[in-house]
This record gives sequence, structure tokens and C-alpha cells, in this order.
Amino acid sequence: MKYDPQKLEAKWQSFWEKEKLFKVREDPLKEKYYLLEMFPYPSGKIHMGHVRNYTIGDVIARYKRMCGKNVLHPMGWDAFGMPAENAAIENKTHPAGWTFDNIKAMRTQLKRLGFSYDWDREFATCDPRYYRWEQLIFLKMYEKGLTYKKKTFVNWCEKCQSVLANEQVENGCCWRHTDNEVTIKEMDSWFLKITAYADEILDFCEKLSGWPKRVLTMQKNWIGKSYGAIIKFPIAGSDKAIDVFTTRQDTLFGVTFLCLAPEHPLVKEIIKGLPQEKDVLEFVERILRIDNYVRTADFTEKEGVFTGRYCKNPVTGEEIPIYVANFVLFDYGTGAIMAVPAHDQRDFEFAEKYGISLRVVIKPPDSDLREEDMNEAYVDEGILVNSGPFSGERNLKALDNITEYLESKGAGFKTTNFRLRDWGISRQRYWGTPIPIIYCDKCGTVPVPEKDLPVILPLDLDLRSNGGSPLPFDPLFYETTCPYCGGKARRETDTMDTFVESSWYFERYTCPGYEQGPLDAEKVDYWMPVDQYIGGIEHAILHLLYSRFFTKALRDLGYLKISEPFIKLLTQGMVCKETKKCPGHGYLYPYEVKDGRCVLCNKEVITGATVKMSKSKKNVVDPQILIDRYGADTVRMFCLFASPPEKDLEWSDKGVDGSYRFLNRVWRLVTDQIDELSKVTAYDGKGVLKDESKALYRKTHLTIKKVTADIENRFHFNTAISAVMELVNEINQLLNSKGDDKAWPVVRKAVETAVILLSPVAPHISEELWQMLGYEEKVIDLAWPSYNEEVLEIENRLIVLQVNGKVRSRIEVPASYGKQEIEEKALEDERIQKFINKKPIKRIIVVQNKLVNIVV
RNA sequence: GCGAGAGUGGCGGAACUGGUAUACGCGCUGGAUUUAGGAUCCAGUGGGAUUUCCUGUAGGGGUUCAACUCCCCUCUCUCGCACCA
Repeated sequence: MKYDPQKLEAKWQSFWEKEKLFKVREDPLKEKYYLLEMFPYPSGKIHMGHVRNYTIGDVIARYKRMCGKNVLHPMGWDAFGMPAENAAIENKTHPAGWTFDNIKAMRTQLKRLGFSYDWDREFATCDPRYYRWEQLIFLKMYEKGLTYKKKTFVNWCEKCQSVLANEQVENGCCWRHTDNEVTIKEMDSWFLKITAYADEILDFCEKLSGWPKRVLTMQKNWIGKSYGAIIKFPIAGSDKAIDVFTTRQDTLFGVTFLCLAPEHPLVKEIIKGLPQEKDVLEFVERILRIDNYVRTADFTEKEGVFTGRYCKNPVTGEEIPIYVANFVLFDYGTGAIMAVPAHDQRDFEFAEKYGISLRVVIKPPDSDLREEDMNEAYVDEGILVNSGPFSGERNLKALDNITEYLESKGAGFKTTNFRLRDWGISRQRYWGTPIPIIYCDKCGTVPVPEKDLPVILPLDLDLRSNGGSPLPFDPLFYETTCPYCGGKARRETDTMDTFVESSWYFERYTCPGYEQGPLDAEKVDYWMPVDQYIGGIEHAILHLLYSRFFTKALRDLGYLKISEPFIKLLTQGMVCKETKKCPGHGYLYPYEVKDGRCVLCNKEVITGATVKMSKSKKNVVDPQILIDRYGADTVRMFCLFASPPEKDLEWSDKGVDGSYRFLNRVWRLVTDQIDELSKVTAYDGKGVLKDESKALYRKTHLTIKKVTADIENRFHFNTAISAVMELVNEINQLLNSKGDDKAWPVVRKAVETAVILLSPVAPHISEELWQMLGYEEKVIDLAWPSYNEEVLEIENRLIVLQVNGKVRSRIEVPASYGKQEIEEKALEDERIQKFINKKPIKRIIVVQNKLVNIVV
């Protein structure tokens, strides 16, 4: 009988679906295990990255289920977002239709891969039954002051025709359009107060021991907490003061000028009527036209302009000039800095350029430092000089002392500062969750009353050809009445950032149909937190930071009790493949290359670097084609076998053949021997075995131990699979050996074990073979096999014999031998005697059960 | 520049607390079977040397009876951050 994956996989998939085998509900008697993979954007087709991500998850889910856990393993759709709008304009369809068609296609593909999802929990975030609760959460946050609106400088992506959050800007470009530079616009935007949780998010980083260190490091850097002080510098000839944030209060006596960010509101105020006014305004305008990336890049020269005004150093009373400088960031600290050119390299360069004097206030512990000798700033630790009452103190000690002094004089205070900004969620897009706010001329900004939720996104609109949102042009949507005064009012036409949907979907999976609120407390409390989350490293900051914030905010709104959503996080590597390039046609798809030549022009094809699979590089493999050719089990197995999950996976068509061959070997192992195997039951450990079958029985237990440890401790499925391969090889060897002791019960035990151990990886073939072996019960319902340490014990142990650390011989000794006896046997060994060659023995090291090293 | 991680056959990768380096798979070589191809099965496969030896985990040094593994230096690559005051 031939291995026919298409037929048998269809059989088991329809069985699982019919039986609703993976449907779960809360069960207080069982230990829960919530396993989650990042849900996909419904782009239309699954790609290899999805296959890898979801296969890793499925193996864990099936394994945990066999270990007796109550496993929640849901799937759904991150269904709002720009691609739907673009596709709709291109194909003259509607985003909703496009999205639901894609969902249908991708659902079919996921089912074809045999993933063990509880499909009854599936939802799409573009469904009002989902986003209505998001709108409610928004309103609850608004009540608590966690949502607010402000006019500010925001990142604008021309291609998105929309605003972006800080996290969504990479190297000055949009995270979606990495070739499109983000510009700065001043706009009204809604913000979520993630900064209110900055400290807690940061503190909890220490408790997330199940997360990769580098993800936590990235988050910590992004939050960017620093300890310092705010110091007030009174402006000369004014009753106002400039607040400056610094972490170097110890250098306060060395301040020789101040710099403001070009956006700083005081700039316009202090230059009014001065001869410098025109120059300063021109400078500010010029700098603001430069986008943020270029402005803050390290190749951009520091420049500034004197405002004509001075302020007073609060400790020396000295008057120091105020400059506006391009390198001062408006949204970090207070948007103003005190400059200490003697002890800060940036300030040093700036001072040199504009002829501003230096003042040394820290000297090295064992030498002196003079301004005129300096050609760079002195930034190391040292002793304070020229610092009034603090002269002579070590600079680190003076940090606190100077702050206290300032506090006593009311000139400043100790503070911490964060790099993290509030999360701007307004998007000038159509295909997103409407922000439930109404603007009334009389009553101002008014939240939509709860009873009027959801604010439904109208589906009968035509998209605008320039890509902009049609909502501001649809009176049926934006015209409304004020809930307070009943007068004419206008709806907010911006929608929410789609990262809002993905910040709480994992909580909604616990109660997807709940109609009384966003979350059913009982169910959330049972299932949350997610025990294991799996996804790409690209979400290290964006999605994972937002989700942590949301969970804490939902906790404080009373919706759940936990503080962190994900106990363990696995960030899987990318799926890579070599690129192929034709001199005439550029990048080529794999099928456009025949025998190393371009099918279009027959020119020789150049093989390029191995990089992440992407449509733009055309180095993609369509999973569907592989599924059609080899079946789901083979595709699943190769994704796991090629490398451990956290590392990148290099795609290899030959490697897929290898996985397919292995499954065929397993198939034949059962089908070829089915007559003999059917006559016996699996060996149960009772009765004495002969050498060969004893070895196989031991190997069987060894394999259980290895596979269990590899899955349980580190998710290294590649080595788990290779262990099963070894077992299968050993069974075949025994069957091929000439000995007449076939010990069929032991063979049957080994075969059954291989089938079970393989089942999380290749569930279809495993079920089929299991049934063939005569069982009514399904593999998925079996308990994960256990091994017996006693079986692993062996009578004879292989001891490696070394002379001077080099392996010279190997002997077998009874396991009962002590060190003394092993040493004696080692010295008796012929080869060893030859290498000792009658030289005096200096030392003998015996490692029990392993080796003997003789030093001569 | 700062921070993190990595470097092992022709290739993907094993080697868990220092103890047989290269498990498993791919590829390759030879053989069997077959009309042929494919598939399958068997044997071999780090490099060198005419055979029971030398050498080998990016390079150099060190610790140790023993180092892919620990320490120091150098090189290369990947990722993240990068005027954060």
C-alpha cells in the first residue's frame, strides 16, 4: 500500500473537524495551558513564515494535550489595515469583501495543514462584535484619563496618508513602507497614556524570565528611563525660566550656554522684537523642514543660532547665552538642555564652532585639567573643581548633593525621565476601528455614550483614488447629534491604529462570543495569562509592548486580574532562501530558473545572498505547492527539522525530499511488516530479552527520554526528530539482520513508540498508522509515553581509554565495575600498553562510566 | 560608537553540567535491484599521509589530566540602539 498523504490527511482533517476534537472549555479539574501564535493579517495566502510559526505552535499544543493539559489553542484574524484599502482601490472591490475572501482562503489553508485550533473561537477584528468592545475600552480609558487628545508634531507617512506612532518609524521611514521617509506634521491626535505604565512595564521586565533576553533589552532601551534633575534657569529680563532636564547635575557649575529645541514654544517668545528675531525664525523654519531622521542622524552637523537672550545659572548667578540648536530634541526631556562643553562632547563641538568658552569643573583624580589644553570633552569620573561649596567632592557623589541644594533653593528637583512617548493611535484611514468621539460646537469633545456603541464603520463607501479615507467626506457617517445638548455635531473620522486590536485579542479568545462586555471575568481568569506565545522577533517592541500596556490598563479598569499577558515568549527565526538574479530580468522566482538559466532569456542566473523570503526578492516558496506535492506532514516536519525554532531556517527543496522520504520509510516500516506486527502485542517489559532486541528496547526508552526532554525543555524539534529517525533506523537494522530472533513484541513496541513520538509533528500519518496497528483509540488521545530509567541501565559500558588526553582505545566493562577495576582493565589493554611504552605513569584519571586518561 | 548573539565537513545542523567532535538529514562515491529513468536497499564519505599515524570546531594565546565548551586578545558576520542631554 502506497503512502498517499493527500487522501489520508483529508480523512483525518475531516474527522477532527467533525468531532470538534480541539474544542475546549474551562475545566477546573485540569491544568490549563494557553498556547498562542501571533494571529495573521489576512493577506490572502499563507507564507512559509506562517507555516513555520504555526507548526511550532501546533507541536507544542498537541504535545501538551497528550501530557494531560487542558490546551487552549485559538486562531483568528488581524483584519483591519491598509493592504485591504490598497487592494480595494486596485481591484475596484471593497476592503470588507477582499478581507473576508482572504480569510476564507487562508482558513482553508490552515485547516489543510492540520493545525489543532479550536475554530469555534475564531474571530476577525474588523467585525463590529469585536471592535465594539475596543471602542468601549477606549471610552473607559478616556474616563480614567488614559486616553487624551493633543495637538502635536507627529510622524506622517505620505504612502499611508496617515500618522504613525513613534514605534512605527524605523530609520526615519515607515515600518510598512521602508522606502518612504516619514515627515513631521503638526496635528490633532488621540493618545493612549502608555507612559503612565512606563515604570511598571520596565519593572516587570525583570520578572519575565520566560522571555528572550534581547527582547527585554530592546524594550528596556525603548522605555529609556534615566535618573536626573530638572533645573530652572531664570531668563534675564523676564520672570520666566527655562526648565532643563539633565543627568549631569554635577557639571552645573560648568554650564556656559543653554540650547532650546527649534520647536520649543519659548523660542518665539524670547526673540520678539530683537535684532536676532529674523535669523532665528529662519533657522527654526529651515530645521523643521528637515525630517527627523536626517535631522538627528550622526552625519548631520550640529548647528545653532544665538537668540540674543541670556539666562542665569541658578547656582552661580552668571549670565549665559541661550541658543537654538538642531540637535536638541523637543520630545525628550524638556526640549531644552544646559550645555557643559568641557564635559560633553556634543557641547564641546558646538562651543568650538560658535566660539563659546569652556569651564572645567571636573578634573581627573590624579592630574589637573586646563581649558586651553583640551581638544575633546573630559567625560570620565573625577573631582569637582570651580564648583563653589562642592569643589573637592567626587563628581558621582555631588550628583545628589547638588540636586538637594537646588531643591532647597527651589531651583530644581530630582526626577526621572523616559524616552517612551505616549502612543498616538489616530489614523487618517478608513479600514479601522472608528474612534467613538463626537465633536459639538457647544459641548466640545464628547464621548459616544456606551448605549450607542458600536460606532459602525460604514461598508457602503467607495474608496478615494488618492488613498485617503472617505469617512470625512461621508455626511451619513460624520453628521450626528450631540449626546449632551442634542445639537448638530460631527463624529471623529479618524480610526484607531490597528495595533490596538492586536493588543487584547488574546484575551478575547477566552470568551469570543461574550456579549455583556469585552471580557468574561470567569473565563479570562481561568485561561489568562498565555503560557506560551510564539511569533516573529519583528514585534519585539511594537505589538509586545502595546500588549503589555493594554493588559495592565485592562487590569486597572477591572476587566482582569493579571499584570502580564505572556509568561513565555518564543521568537522564531525567519525563513530564508537564496536569491536568484538574471542580468536582464532582475530577481527571479524559483520557477523562472531552469538549469541555472533564466527561462525568459536563457542567460546564466546569478545566485545571490540567502535572505528572508519576500515577494520583492522573489525568493519565495508557496507552501500550497508543497502541500499539494508532499502533504502537510512533510511540510510540517521539514519546517521543524531544518533548524531549531529561534534560529533562521534556510529553505532547501532537497531537505523537503528528505523529510518526505523519512515519512515513507516509517509508512513502509508498518505496512511491510503489518502481518507479523498484528500477531503480537507490544512488549511490556516482562520477560528476558536477547541482546539485539534488548538493545532495541533500550533504544526505545532512550528515544522517549530524548524526545520528551527536547520538546519540554527547549523546543528543539530538530533533535527530537533526529532521535526518532535513529530509532527507526535501528528498527530497520534489526529487521534486516540475519538473526532469527526478531522479537516481534519488542519491534512492535519500538514501532508504536516511533508513531506516537512523531504524532505532534506529523499527526496525520501517525493516526493512520496507529489505526492500521489495530487501535480504536486515537493517538491524540493517548498519554504521552514515559520511559523507565531501569531499562536505560546497561550491563556493559563503553569506556574510552586515553593516553595523554588522546583517545587510544575503547573497552567494554561491566557497569558494576568500580574505578579501581576500570583502571586495572585499562592498563591491561594492549593498545594502551603500547602507547604507554614503559614510560613512567604520572597520573591516572578515571571518570566513572566514561573514560580513563593515563598521563605519562 | 554602544549593546546582544553567532562563527563546527561540500551544505542544513548535533555534541545538555569541560570527558569518543561532526548525531540526524542533504549532497556526493561505489554496489544491488530495474529494459531505462525514478524510487528503494547496502556500503563509504572532515582533511592529510602507501595500512593500526598526524591533523582538525574563525585566528592567536592561556587554564586543565582533558577545551567546540571556561578565560584573555584579534578577525568576520548578524541583529538591535545610536546626538536621549
